[in-house]
Amino acid sequence: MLKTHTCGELKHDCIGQEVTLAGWVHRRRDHGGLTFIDLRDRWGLVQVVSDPEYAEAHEIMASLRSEYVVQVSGNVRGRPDGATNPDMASGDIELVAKQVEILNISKTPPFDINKITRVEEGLRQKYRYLDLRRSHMLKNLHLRHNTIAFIRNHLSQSDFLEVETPILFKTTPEGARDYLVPSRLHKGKFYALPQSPQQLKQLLMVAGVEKYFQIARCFRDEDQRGDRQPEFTQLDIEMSFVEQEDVLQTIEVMMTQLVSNLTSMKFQQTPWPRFSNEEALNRFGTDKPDLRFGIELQDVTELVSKSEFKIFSSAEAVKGINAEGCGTYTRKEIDSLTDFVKKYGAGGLAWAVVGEDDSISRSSFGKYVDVVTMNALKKKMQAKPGDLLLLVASEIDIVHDSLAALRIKIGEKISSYDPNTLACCWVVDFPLFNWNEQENRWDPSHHLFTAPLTEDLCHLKTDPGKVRGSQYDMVCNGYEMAGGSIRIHDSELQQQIFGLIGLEQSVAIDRFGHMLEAFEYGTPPHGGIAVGIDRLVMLLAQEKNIREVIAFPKSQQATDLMVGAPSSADVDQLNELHINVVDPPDDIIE
RNA sequence: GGUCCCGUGGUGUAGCGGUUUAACAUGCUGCCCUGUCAAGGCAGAGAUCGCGGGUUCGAAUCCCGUCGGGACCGCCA
Repeated sequence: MLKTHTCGELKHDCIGQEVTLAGWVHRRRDHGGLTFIDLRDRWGLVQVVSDPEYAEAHEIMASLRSEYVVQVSGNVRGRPDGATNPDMASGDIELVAKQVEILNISKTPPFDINKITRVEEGLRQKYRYLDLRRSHMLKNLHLRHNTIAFIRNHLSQSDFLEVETPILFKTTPEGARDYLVPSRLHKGKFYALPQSPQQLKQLLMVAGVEKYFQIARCFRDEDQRGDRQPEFTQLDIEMSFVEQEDVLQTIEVMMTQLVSNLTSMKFQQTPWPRFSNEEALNRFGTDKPDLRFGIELQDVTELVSKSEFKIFSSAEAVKGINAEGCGTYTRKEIDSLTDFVKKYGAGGLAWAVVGEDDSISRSSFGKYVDVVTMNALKKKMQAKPGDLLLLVASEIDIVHDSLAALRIKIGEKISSYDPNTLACCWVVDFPLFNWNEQENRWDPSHHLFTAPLTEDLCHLKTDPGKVRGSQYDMVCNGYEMAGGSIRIHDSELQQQIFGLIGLEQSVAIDRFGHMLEAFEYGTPPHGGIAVGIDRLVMLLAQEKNIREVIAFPKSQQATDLMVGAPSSADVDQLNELHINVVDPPDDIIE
């Protein structure tokens, strides 16, 4: 080893020892006759001081620059009185440089590594290896490691078996778009990268593994968001002989221990509250409510149904939220909220301000709605003087989408919530199917293998829309953090579901024949869940984008700015893969 | 597929039709400096304002296009 100690372990009790450190020049302070550098490695910072007595070392110290890689040997000593630094973990000691060797020099970095400054995202991604040197990124990598290590340890101790599943898998047109991998040996055929190990973990249950987990990389070729990358990591879990409650408990127990062991964050409520999908939609407009905000949607459809105001009376649903204390908003501010809800398909935003005398002082619809109705509206929405009522009238889905988003926007402004809060909940009882207008058929709302709730089985033939699945989502601070279900383990029921969603027998066998066949060989009842590791670590790190907790993330255009991927392939490679590129880019390699 | 925001020395920003020879901070280079820790002082280098076109007597500034980054809708659990 080129070092005897790390910068992080050098403490007061090392005084007097002869040590060798190695790392990067974090910062230098050159006083001419005396030079200080802060030497950085993964574990910390140590001040190195030059002593003119060691002339050679003294000279080299003066020539050091930011991010040079150096090895320093010398004596650890206590700092003189008045020269200690209480902000530094090793602030009461320093290393006297007897011998300094420059292991590697560095160009001036393209951005400051030793300061917390905002740097343009593209630059950070291009020089990710430098970005990762910055303390908060290192901290995030560390937290991610600790999170995964905790999970592995916890589940292993609970008798789960970690099993790896293939990355080269089979395309399944259902769900998200697949990443395809052309086959060299099989002309015109393709593997697909797994969107999740869903089928494989179920087959592991057929195999008798009973308790499985995997830290699994998943791939989905869809457009990016702050909480979505084309490749991401799931904690994938599957268990046999369990009921929904067992899965929920497994996760809730693990998460509770994880959070208390690794962070100083606190759950807003324990045990986690549970909502049916229906209740979540009614109260918050979404199946992933951010419970840090107390605001709830109020249904006033009935109340305004007889109103002169056509927009209200003719709408499928009219709901609103009370933006408490926002009565001071200017017309311009309210207009910008109107533009905001229009993104979600709302035609507009109806609003009313409650004045100091408890009457409506300003409103977009006051002249169309009588006083009695207006008072009922105020009462229903628990409006006080100074409040701003915001209503959307439209189709129910649009009302929910737009108000759910508006609720967050207003909540962030008016709520004071502790950033250390984790507001987790379970959302359960999702409908098993959604009616697909275009295709005129039922679509699975989760995935094909979700078991119907036993008590709803009777509706399967008569009214599929009424059937709820044994499906559950874990939601935290408004992010869908985990989702899973109890699966169908019966070949016959599975085929019935395939039929309902319009999957022809031949197609079903071609795509899922292996599942149906497997289910004929003694399949245990089973179910599971998958936790989004990137999102989880993002919340624990209190970051707003999962890029911050992924070492080498993709840009919003799904490119890697550091290595320049995707890139053209050379013609020989393409020929071998039986691929002929239509309209090839200019830089295709001949 | 769509909407919006950003692009000015290495970095982060200001300037938003003419006293701009493009400013400030930081970084960088050199010199001075023995107790600093965002060290300090002095001096200096460094940008044809992402790219292309247009409007104008005149464009970093206005318009169109394009490229790159980001936020969001659609998409995606």
